[in-house]
Amino acid sequence: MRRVSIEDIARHAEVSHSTVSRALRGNKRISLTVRTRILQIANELGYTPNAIAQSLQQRQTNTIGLVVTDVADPFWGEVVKGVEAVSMHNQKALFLSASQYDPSRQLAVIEVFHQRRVDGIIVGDSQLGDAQMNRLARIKVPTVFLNSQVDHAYPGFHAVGIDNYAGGVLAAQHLWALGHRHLAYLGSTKRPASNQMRSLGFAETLRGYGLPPGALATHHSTSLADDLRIGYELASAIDYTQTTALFCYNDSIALGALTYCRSVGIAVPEQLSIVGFDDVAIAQFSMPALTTIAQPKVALGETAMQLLLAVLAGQPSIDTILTPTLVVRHSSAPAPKGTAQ
Amino acid sequence: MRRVSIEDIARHAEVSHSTVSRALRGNKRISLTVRTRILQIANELGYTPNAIAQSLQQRQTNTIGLVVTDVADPFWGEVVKGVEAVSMHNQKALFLSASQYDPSRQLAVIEVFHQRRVDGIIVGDSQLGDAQMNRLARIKVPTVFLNSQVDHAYPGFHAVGIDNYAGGVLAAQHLWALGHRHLAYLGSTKRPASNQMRSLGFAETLRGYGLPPGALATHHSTSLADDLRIGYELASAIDYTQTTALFCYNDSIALGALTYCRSVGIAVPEQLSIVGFDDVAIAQFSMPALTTIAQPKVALGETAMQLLLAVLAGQPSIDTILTPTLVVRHSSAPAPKGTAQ
DNA sequence: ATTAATTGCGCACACGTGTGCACGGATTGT
DNA sequence: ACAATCCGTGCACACGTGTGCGCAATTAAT
Repeated sequence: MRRVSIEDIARHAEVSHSTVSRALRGNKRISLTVRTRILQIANELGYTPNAIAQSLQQRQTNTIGLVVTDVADPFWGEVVKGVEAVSMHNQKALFLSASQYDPSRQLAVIEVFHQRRVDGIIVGDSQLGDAQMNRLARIKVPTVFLNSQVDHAYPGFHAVGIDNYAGGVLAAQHLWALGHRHLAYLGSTKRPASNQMRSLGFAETLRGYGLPPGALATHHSTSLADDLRIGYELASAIDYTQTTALFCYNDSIALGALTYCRSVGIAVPEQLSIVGFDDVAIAQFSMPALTTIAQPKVALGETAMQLLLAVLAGQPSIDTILTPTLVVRHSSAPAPKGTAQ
Repeated sequence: MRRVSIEDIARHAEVSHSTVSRALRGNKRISLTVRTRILQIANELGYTPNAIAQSLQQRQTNTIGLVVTDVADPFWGEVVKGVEAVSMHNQKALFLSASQYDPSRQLAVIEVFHQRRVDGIIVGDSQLGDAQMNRLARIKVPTVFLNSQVDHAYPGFHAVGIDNYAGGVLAAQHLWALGHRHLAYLGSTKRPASNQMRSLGFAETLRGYGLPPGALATHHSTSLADDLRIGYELASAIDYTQTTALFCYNDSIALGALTYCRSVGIAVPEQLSIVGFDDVAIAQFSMPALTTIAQPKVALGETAMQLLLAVLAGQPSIDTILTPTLVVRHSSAPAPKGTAQ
């Protein structure tokens, strides 16, 4: 079941394969008569250029590798969508792999990408340690880290992300302004870096306002389970005689917490305010609609891809940190009177 | 910035590149001493095999192309996850592209996959017409259609999907048994085939029970908007003085409808029952938790990939139709007394 | 001790494409 | 009319890898 090659076309047109190659590529040194004849024959034979052979010859594959933690995660789904759109628009094919939050698998995927000689790599939510970063640095493939915390000690690496700390600050400002004085953070160690920064921005801002240390509870689930479940379980461990507000690592965890509250009869937002993170599609359709810190998810993916393309084109390119925004909906409200002081 | 090749290794080891190739592949005709020396040098030089050159030589790329309508859709996100998992486990790299519900783009993507000489293709929710199917048939790449309606006039094509008609039947049985006698179907023409089958299974079953034609309203949105929004808008067009039950094309539309009901004070499930389709992750965490027709989403992706692998291995392989199941939660209940007759 | 078998390795080709260089023929300049 | 230019095409190589075949050297068999 051999495919038709330019050699086959050459035989039919009674020319050399060089001429066919030039004709197909529109080289002006080929006469018009010969060119049209070749194009016609190519069409009749159903010729499709072999990108593999071209890649080998050109030492460039026009291929990008994308590794994320979990494709089924609504956040990453949108990011992937943005990456894919820009990628396709620029005639780059996209390899996709999921690491399932396993750093060693993350690196393994990257090695496979390298074998396939991808022109560039985008790695989402990198959890690579020093040793792994060194290994990665050796292969010298342009790499963009997406929502990852990487020290820029390594030259040639680039980054796109959002300011997680600022997101935590936004949540703190919002809830403090509503009068909440006993709060909790619900996070997950599945993404250590961003979880840490959101938690930190939240905590430091509150402390700056004068909140006593004991009035902020932080819970970090170490489970790899579905975030909705994690939220449900973390929410069940909170002492609601004191706590009047929850800030959650992401919307899925917030929605899980919300579900727990409904099931045990805690009124949101009357008794308890909940703030999420990401602003996934469902956030605005939950009951009540979720107040959240919005990330420009699709734009995040698009930006990462555009940055990578710029690097590949040799253009000067700078890392980008996008800023999250507060979206106030109906899951947050002033603290109940009895508890605010 | 040339990469190290077996030729480079050969120079260092003072052997021919053939010997290096054989040594790396573990050919037993190479002496142990030479082999270990070569392996050591390969390691020192940081050699990584060039999969492009291998692909050209072997006329096989160990690559699969996957095209879906929308990666950010929670349903397809899970399907992609299943495909990717099996793919990676079998050392196949995965190309991903989204068609955004555009049939011509769907075909364009497939042509790109063909240029890259993928070993096989999985196309989700195919909307290819006859002409496009003919074009696809000409390139003779093993193809698995996932949740698509394809006539098997084309040999060499395979299919994996769920029985959408049976899903519609399940919904009808459930709602009829609860006493509902005025119902509505909320669908979307973004996926013509499956939408048609679900609607049909639902309608024919109800008619078989003796429901008068006028007691079932069917609404098909032609919008390309987010499904949550579609559900919200479709739900706002229903006459709730009669209708006591909604069957929705998928969970996102159902959740949109649910949000509408909450916003205008329609009690679910007391006044109105809602049944969705897919059983996406959020379905069990909505308020009330959604009664739905569950699809084995990840299994769907896994099955498709396994079928494709079987085809590639030349094994006898048969198309698979998985059966959806009814998951009863809290968005469906007996019809209110006043309306049931 | 001579032949046969085995072992270890290199030569050369193939996969499909792109391109520098040379070369023959046509065209133009003086 | 002869030389200089230009146009169209083919030759040959490169990209990196795998493998059939042959060849020399070593070992085993008679």
